[in-house]
Amino acid sequence: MSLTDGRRPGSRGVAADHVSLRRNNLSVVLRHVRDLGPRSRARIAAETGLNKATVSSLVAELVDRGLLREGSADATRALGRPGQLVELDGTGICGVGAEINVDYLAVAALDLGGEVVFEKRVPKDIAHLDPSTTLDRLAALVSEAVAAVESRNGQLAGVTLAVPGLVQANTGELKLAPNLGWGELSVAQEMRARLNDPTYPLHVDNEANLAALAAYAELRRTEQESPHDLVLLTGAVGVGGGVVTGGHLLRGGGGYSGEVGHMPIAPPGRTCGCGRTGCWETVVGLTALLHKATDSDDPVRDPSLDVEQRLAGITRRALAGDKRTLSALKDVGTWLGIGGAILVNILNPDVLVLGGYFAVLGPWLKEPLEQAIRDHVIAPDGGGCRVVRSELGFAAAVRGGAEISLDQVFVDPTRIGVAS
Amino acid sequence: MSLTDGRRPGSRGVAADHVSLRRNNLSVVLRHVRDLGPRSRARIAAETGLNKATVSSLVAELVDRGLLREGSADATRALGRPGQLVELDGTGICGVGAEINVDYLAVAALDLGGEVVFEKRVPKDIAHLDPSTTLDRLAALVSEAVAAVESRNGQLAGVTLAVPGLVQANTGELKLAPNLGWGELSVAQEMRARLNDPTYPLHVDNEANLAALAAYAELRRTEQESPHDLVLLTGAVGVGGGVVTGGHLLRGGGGYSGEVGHMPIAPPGRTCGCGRTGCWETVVGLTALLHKATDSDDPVRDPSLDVEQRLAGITRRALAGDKRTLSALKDVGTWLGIGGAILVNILNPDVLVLGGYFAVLGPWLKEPLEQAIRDHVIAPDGGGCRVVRSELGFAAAVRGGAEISLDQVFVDPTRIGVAS
DNA sequence: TTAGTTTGTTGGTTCAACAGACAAAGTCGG
DNA sequence: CCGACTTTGTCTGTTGAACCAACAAACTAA
Repeated sequence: MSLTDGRRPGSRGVAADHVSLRRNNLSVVLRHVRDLGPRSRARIAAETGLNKATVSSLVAELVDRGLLREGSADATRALGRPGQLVELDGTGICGVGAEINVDYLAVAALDLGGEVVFEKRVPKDIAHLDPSTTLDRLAALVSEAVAAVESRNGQLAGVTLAVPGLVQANTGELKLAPNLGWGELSVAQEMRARLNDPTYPLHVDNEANLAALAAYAELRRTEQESPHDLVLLTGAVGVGGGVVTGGHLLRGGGGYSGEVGHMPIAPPGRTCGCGRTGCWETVVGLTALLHKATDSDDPVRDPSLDVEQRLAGITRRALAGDKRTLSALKDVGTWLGIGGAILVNILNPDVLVLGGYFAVLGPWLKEPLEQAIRDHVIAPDGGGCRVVRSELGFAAAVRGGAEISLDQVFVDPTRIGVAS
Repeated sequence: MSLTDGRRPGSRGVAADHVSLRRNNLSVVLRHVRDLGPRSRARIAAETGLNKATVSSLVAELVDRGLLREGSADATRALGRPGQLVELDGTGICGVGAEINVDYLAVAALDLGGEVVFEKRVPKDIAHLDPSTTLDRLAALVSEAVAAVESRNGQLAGVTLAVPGLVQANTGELKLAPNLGWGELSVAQEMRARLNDPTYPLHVDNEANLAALAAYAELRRTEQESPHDLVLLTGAVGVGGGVVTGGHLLRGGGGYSGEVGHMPIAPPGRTCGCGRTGCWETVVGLTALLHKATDSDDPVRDPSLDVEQRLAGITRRALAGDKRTLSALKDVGTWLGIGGAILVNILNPDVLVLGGYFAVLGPWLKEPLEQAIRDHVIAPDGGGCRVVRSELGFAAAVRGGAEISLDQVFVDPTRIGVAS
């Protein structure tokens, strides 16, 4: 029970005063209720190690700020005076996530409890559109979401944009997005201009990173024990990876981590979007699957149609037992497992989450994938790594963007103003 | 400037009280002096944001505990009253690291300032010795180091053992060490018994993890800006990897991270120590190099001789321009780069450190390695990743073991008793 | 009805950081 | 050499947040 527990010995840490002490404990109580559900003040005190009186004071402040609310009396306990349940009051505060991808734009707004307040996806062939027009459209979508939040009298915690490319999250600058055909571009600056210098925080991050965060948040909600380490693989035209360790995104020194799609492990064959050959995504990307499973005039290859509809076509054929489709899926699944085994050997995650089209076609990919992991991971039983399909599908990155904005509120609840 | 800055939004965090507040600030001041060198109280206050009076109080307590000492007057400043320099008082507290490897046992003791107090390495063909005898020998070595620390009236912060295999750091249990030929074994328990249930903390960790930590500590000392993310590759009979992010070891869910030696990326050829083919270490491990560069009766292949002497033989031949040796080195360097590129694509480290035999033969490996990274990493200029040779050679893991024990003191200075 | 149990609040205490005043110890200009 | 100025480090009192103990409230069980 100490501030320094869990502190990284290498990082120098930050001087603390009474204000930060209070902030820390507000955060502890708020996240305790988020993760473990409604409970009485006395129980929070017992579970966190804080004093009963302190918890009462902290809860009062969090209620004032609109982050917690008093619920019904606790009916479960038998003996003694029943406690007043305290629960998350999510409705007032919202986070917004938006996404640019190869064949669609999307936006979502979540409230503090993770409920979807607004969601929209627009199929669009972005690779054949210029960046400026695309950003105009995206800004319009974001404005819609912000308006939806404001119409509910919600406070906006922040907006985060997901881009499938090399992004420096701290500056919001895009370095390279091969599958969009975009080069260096200050996405954050461009979007701020289009949104008239908004007062809320606006951030930009890698699409797979945000999808990984969304998967992590989902598991935190649905399972009692949240995983320590998680890897997400998101399959689209390109293949992205996101790594969460101890609830924290692994970003790397320059912010360019998780570029698993370009691991040089495939035999030289088709040229990758980045111009190289041998990249992993040339054998597991959506394009690779389509080339293996279909002819060039097949409508499921048409990028102007919605991905989900195109994938539904593949699913139909697989369900019908089409030999060529099944063989292509098995092939992709095995390659997915070889790259997956590399990741598991390096990172030893508790969970490997399949996102994007990998999730949609998971029923056929999972078995060869798991076999390859068992075969190629040195740790017995794949190091205990579970493979799961993401429930969020192509909405993962926008959810993650909303989630990361909301996370700031949980880290520092004093960001949200007191109702005077 | 807050306790919550740098906190991971996912991890629930820990309730804080006055004691932990104090502990946090003691740690901040101590690490500030360690990382930035001797300085006056007023300067510490200005740089950390703490109040002058608070810093005086914190420094007084740290001096009482024998962690800091008052130095000479600050001669550099021109105007005003000169400050009294406060500096790290490392001499009293020591950490011990010990290592089992395929062809040697080693031990080292460092004081708080990172100075080597005791160091010893014993060449030994461990793979042909049974675990029990090996642990007996290691315990004897550790006892020597502990005795050396005690003879200097030093306090022992802890002992950490390095093992080249799958180790669960929290329990100290070894799951598998293919290159030693060891299976499941509670190394921590076995060693505690052999050391008569010592009162100091005894931990066990993966050899490459500790080597990575040592490299990180070394860079923190020698460079003004310590790297955020670091990957170390240690070449011996096997190949290990260690990852440090933000001063923190990446351990993975089960503690089995960094097993880069078994990434399935090589063409099927020689069988790996783990029984598979296609493992990376079958093309970059020491054995692979020796097979490429030498005949089977060559004395540099004799595992009963000291590795460093055997490597000196290779170095001589390379310096003399021996074609076969140079070609083997180039080959290994290129394969090293292909695996390195995978790691850089996934993790985007600021620094890639070559340890073990990779460091010794670095002059010949570095160029093809860097070329392969430039070729295969998607981020421009390899994501800004520098490749450096470790200065610590085969002593890296023992240094890291000592270092990790000492780190606990920096995280919580109240562990070290007050001189009443 | 009474004893026992648990909850949440209240008033007072403790502890650590902070703020401002101040003596100490130096520089600089005349 | 002296006074003005600057900086350091300590001292005194204040503030704020967590803690502790006592207690009323609300309920169960016998």
